[in-house]
Amino acid sequence: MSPRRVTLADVAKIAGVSSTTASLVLSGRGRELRISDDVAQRVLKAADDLQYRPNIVSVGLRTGTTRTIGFVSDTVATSRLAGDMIKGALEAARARGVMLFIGETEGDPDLERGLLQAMHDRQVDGIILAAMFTRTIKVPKTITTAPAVLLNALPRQPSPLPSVVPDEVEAGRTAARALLDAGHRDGIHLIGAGPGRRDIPPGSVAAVERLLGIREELNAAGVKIASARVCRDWQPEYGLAATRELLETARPKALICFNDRIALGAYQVLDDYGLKVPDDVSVVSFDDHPLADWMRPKLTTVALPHYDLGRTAVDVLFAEMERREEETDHQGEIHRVPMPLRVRESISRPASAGDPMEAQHVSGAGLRESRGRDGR
Amino acid sequence: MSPRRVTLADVAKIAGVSSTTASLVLSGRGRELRISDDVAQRVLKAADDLQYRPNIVSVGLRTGTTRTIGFVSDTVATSRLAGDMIKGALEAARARGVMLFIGETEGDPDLERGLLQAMHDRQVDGIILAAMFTRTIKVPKTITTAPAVLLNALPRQPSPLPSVVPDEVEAGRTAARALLDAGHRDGIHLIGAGPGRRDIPPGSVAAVERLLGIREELNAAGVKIASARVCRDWQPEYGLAATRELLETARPKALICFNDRIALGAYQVLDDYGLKVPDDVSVVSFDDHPLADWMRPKLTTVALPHYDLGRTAVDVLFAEMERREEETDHQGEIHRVPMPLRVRESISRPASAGDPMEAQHVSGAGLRESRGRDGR
DNA sequence: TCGCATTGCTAATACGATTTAGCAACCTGC
DNA sequence: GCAGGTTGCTAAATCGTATTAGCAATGCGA
Repeated sequence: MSPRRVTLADVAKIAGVSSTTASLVLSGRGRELRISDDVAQRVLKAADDLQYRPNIVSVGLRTGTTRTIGFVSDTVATSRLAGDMIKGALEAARARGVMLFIGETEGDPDLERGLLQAMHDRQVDGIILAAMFTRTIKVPKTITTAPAVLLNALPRQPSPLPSVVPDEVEAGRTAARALLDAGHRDGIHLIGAGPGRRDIPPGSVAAVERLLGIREELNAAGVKIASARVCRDWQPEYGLAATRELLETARPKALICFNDRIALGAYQVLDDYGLKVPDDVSVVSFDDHPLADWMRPKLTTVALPHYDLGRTAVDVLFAEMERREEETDHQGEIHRVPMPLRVRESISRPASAGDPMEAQHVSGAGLRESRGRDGR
Repeated sequence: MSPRRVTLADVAKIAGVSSTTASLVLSGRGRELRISDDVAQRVLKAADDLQYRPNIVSVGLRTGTTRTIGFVSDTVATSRLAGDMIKGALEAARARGVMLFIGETEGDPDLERGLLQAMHDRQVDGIILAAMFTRTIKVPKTITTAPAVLLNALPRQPSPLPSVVPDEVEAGRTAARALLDAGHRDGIHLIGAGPGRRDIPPGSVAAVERLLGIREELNAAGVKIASARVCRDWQPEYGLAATRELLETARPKALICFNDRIALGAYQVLDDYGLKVPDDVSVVSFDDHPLADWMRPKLTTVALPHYDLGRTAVDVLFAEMERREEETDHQGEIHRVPMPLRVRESISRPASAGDPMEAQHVSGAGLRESRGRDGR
């Protein structure tokens, strides 16, 4: 490191006082320790003239507080959405004068252990253990060394660590309500999970909770799920296959797709069958992937609140650091972050509703398929 | 921080030696400073039994080396591609026992200054200054305090800092060659930039270089660019508009789209005009956005090497740290990282090539458009 | 005048590690 | 026996800061 930094000793020398006095003034304890205003002014001026900035490493060694947080995630190379979670955490951290270490486990427990150790060796003030896709995780034993928060994850076993997760149950309700509000009362099909509570891709927290919310909301309205299909992975090709299978037996009026990529696949098959979105079939989905805005018609979807998740995690971690010495045997609180509905163009009144709607939907083109020579 | 960490003093006490001796043994200098094997073994055993790990903050204060790197980016909330850059950097850093601080400037110079200061206050060993979209940047004066590297960016003014960027010129050549190799000799149109050197979106480094490579390769093959259109922003709607404008005056045989989102827009318009990809019009693009694999037919594209960019930046930063005391007036080296061609399904021989091709392309459907009531 | 309280600062210590100078004991050669 | 060299460790200093105990000077009241 060069050139040499200005130190507290430099400031003290210029101000003509001891390092102790300079430290007391600059840490705001001058008055408390009865340093005169004259001396205080001299110190403040010297520090300003020299552009003195404390060495955080030194402060950290002395105080045990480094103004850093560790952010350990299963992966950082994922969609734009997940980047928003890091962004939210970064901005909340910056607002509190704290920096973020970042590490990626790729789901490997050994890697996770190593990262946690590396962060503890650097005396992080706290740790955020994040999952880019909402899931349950095994809380590592070593994480209790410092305050910690689970982000987008729930603990598999009872744990004192607080969790911050999207409110997926309410999101399920929101998606169902969007269709109900448009007048849909039948012909509502699920693509991705359901109809039963256990008809979900293995280990998918989001599936369980979205399905729960959907079922509750439709049930409360006295509306039945016409059918549902599980997609074992929520990628476009699975949505496409499930929707094709559906269309072989039924003509849906509305689809609730369990995420936007599944909805993309559904759009493709609906077009194959000459069905128009949203005139013939309304579609609502989840996540608000950037894709949703590129599809035609643009997709109405319940957005994952990644940015707010990240921010909330930092806030909860700070609350945890402030209460650290109390109630270490309690069960960690779960903070649920709301998921807003992003209204676009993929929902209209049911085609059999009767009243012609002029403004409720805009006829548009979805993402186009080029028809090949074989007629597909 | 609780419970109390094991310290070197604890190890020394158990081993029955001074802290100095324990330190010399554990840092590998025991033999050099003539510590006996017997004593060394006692120290090593005690350290192992106690699971001693050095406090990096303490080591950092003494040595000026914290085993941390600062990664300052204009944004982290962007596509999956850019996450791969962080991922690459993380993995290279981990391989060297180094951790990454991350910070986001959002293009704000004040924010950037604050982040650099925060990282210097924490005594980072070096800094990577990254741009998520390749561009030229103004190198902040304060960054020279520690070793630094520009990632995915070039300095606006002469600077001693090395740069790591994708090899966009060669990528342009690769894209052009992909069409030439498929037999295309005419009817090649550019969507996004060109035809002249200066026909580019303002400030776009990638445009300049891709265009340069395309022009070189086509020129070397004696092939003319049939036409070109600038898109001021490389989003789907701009690709759509430019391609539609093209189709009002010409029937292209091949398109070089300057990125995948533009290609998505082009696909949509080609379908509107009843043109098949790749039977009627081959398409090649850049970036390898995940979208490329979802489009139908799947898009052949020259991939941004984000992962390798990130790794290379860490490698170059380490080289820079090792040579730090020499040649500080030199011009920073530019490291160009190759961009691989991802061959998929969007290129075939020109329709007028004569020989029927059976296996060169698979007829498939692109991302479909749902036609609305108004006939669009 | 003396004892006590207050004021305004400073020296010393601590944090946990690394680095350097130095010392006691031993050995070898003259 | 003595001088010089080697061995094998240790005490002290250092890094830069925060914290605590304490001291000299002053003022006030009995």
